[in-house]
Amino acid sequence: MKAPAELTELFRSQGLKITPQRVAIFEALHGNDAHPTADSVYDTVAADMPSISLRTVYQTLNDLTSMGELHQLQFGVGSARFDPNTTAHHHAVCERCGQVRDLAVDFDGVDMPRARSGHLQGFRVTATEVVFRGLCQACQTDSG
Amino acid sequence: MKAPAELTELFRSQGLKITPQRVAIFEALHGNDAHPTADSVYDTVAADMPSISLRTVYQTLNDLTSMGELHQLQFGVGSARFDPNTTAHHHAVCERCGQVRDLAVDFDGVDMPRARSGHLQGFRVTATEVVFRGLCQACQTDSG
DNA sequence: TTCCTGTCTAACAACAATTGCAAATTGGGC
DNA sequence: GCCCAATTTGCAATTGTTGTTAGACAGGAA
Repeated sequence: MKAPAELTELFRSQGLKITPQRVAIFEALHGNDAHPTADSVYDTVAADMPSISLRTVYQTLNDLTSMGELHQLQFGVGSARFDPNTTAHHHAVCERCGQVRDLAVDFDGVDMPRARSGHLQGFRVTATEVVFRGLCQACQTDSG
Repeated sequence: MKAPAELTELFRSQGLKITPQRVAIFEALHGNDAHPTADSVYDTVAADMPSISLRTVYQTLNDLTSMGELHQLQFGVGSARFDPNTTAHHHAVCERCGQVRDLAVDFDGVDMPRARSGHLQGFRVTATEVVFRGLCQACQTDSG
């Protein structure tokens, strides 16, 4: 995701308005690697701007997603998570606490999307997602 | 997933009852590689047993899932999908029509879960899922 | 600065997927 | 066939998200 100032520019260049709500959301996301849900973004922003509505947060997150500035992730449990890191990487999801950790994308030099492309039989791949499920270190010792 | 007869045995051995509803659901799933949703399983079963409730379908799908006979998949759009194929494989999801195709799991001999395990820093991986997103052959020609 | 217009926000209703609950029903050991 | 715990049903509740709309506001023009 671009920095708040650049996003401001981007929005303006598309004829969209710069509102305090949007700026607050840009700032809450910038450099955030916690893979927040819409609700936790709302909590963060609402701390300083209690009048903001969850609806506005969803709206802006969706706008950013369709501009490609944000990736929406869905790990099958709970709500959608948003990831400002749009570079290629994958995720490790803790089944116990729900924490999501970023992982480097390099699997010993194997280019995932193209690997065994023969098996994709005519399917045109535009994105590849890898999710590792298991237990984070804290939860291993916790539950052991 | 085991065959209906074996599932009957399995359920019975766990003190669970064999009801016509359950048997019908076993049969609807057996050999089904369409990755059906709860609702489409319901439709299938309800064709022959109109009195069955969607609630019962959910219940049984969840039971089968917690016995490990079924895998629940969530591709981030629409409802959960259920997969009676519990052997290692991954999925190609068409972004346009929603169709899900099974893919062989072998990526040129790379053992995904262990690859670059150094990057998983203490995270204990129990399952690895790979999702390829894109367009199936039909949708490529359709939209072109 | 002020006005104007189209966009945005907030509040609330609607919605889809799934689960909780309680009452009625039923499988299967006796 | 009886009985009881397990199951099914129907419906309400819940969760996460989106639709709607009236009023508020950003930002260009005068």
